[in-house]
Amino acid sequence: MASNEFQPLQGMSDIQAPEIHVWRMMEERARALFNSYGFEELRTPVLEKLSVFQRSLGDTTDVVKKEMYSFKPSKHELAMRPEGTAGTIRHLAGRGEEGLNARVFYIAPMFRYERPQAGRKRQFHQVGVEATGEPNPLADAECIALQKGLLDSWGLTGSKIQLSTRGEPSDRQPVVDGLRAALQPFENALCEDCQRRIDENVLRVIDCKNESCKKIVDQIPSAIEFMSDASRAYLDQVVGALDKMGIEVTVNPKLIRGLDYYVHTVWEISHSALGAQDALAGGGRYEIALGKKAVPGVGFAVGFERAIMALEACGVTADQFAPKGGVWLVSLGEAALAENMKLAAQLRAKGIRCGMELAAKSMKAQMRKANRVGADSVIIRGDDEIEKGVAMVKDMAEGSQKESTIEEILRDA
RNA sequence: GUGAUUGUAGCUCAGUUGGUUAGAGCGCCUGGUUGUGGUCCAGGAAGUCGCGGGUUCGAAUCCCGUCUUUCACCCCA
Repeated sequence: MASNEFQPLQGMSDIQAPEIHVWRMMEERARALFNSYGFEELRTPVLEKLSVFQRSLGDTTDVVKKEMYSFKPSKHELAMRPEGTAGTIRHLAGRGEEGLNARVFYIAPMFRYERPQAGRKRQFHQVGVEATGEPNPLADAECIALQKGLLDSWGLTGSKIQLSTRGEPSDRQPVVDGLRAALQPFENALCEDCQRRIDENVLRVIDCKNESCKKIVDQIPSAIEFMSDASRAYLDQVVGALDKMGIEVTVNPKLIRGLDYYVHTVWEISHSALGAQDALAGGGRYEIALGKKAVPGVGFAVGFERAIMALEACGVTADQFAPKGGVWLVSLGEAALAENMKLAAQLRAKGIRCGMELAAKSMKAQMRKANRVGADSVIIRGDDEIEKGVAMVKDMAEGSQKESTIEEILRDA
């Protein structure tokens, strides 16, 4: 058990072998998939001006209001990014015309000061994409398809996609007014939080987990019904396009996504293996105004920590991706040790995974090590072999071994 | 931020109402005739009992504080 001084901060963790192998698998497959869709990688700084997040996520949202790591080292108040979209759009907005029609992805750590639990870290990691461009239901559908493809590429099964719409910006007020009016008669029956939410953030009443609130919400019209015909048609087109691609989604008007920048399509992907924190990915269409420029786009993010939990439930575990195979060199005597150092370098130069014991250990110990690292073959050299310029090559699976010259070994490697 | 919860060898965990040198399994190390792994057998190393304080003749065990884990709320990926 590590004592305190060796522990990372609360809610942060060191990611090491063997877990790291599933992380790398996910990253590699994500990069390959994004490449096939024509997305370029973008790495933005962890630190941004606080205003980047305030203006895009909304300065009344919990993420901005109470969960940010922010500080003021000089003139500007800074914050560590709590999500990837704001910084990405900050960057794209600066690229002018081409930034308004860009396809980028990121794989990066994010920071939120929350009470940690499994699948909710203070430093957590997301893979996400942003595709900027005017609202287009096909772009939204393609984004969801890409996200689904990403989960598939990892072997993540059993997730559910829930879809809804925020409508156009001009729908906001009618929705808020409509919901307030509809909830008015039930106000006293709502939970304490919801009575407050009616005025502060009426959308939050819709996804309240309180049973009696749920019953009331079931009786009133959904938010979508207060939106314009155009907004509803947009949603229908997204659903239609997804259906053509064979992607199953559930339209859930009660799905609420908190960040202010969302317009039109919003969605969330959940997995039953995750408990109450069951959302492992989300996404939506947005319009983010930075300065005079409003950047429209659509994007998604997937949380690594949560996706990994879901993957474990699917039987996808880190040790399946641990590096194995290669060659292990066994040295008997000082001369062999020196010669094997040279041979190892030659094999490694050919890209072969190659290991050896650098201390004088018994053959038994060296063989055990070879077995443990999963070597396919072992090359054994002692004084006799060095003198003759040969080595014993043992196949670990079969247990057979034969003598080869070093030239042969290097040639066949 | 609210209310709970966890912490004993590298890992998973035992440890009875406070009582000698804190245990197990797995892993690790060393042997089991000369230079041969995975199975088996024998032996061995390894623990500030999260940390700090207190109560007591005596604390892994009781009390307080603190850090950390997990769970729910909240929020979100």
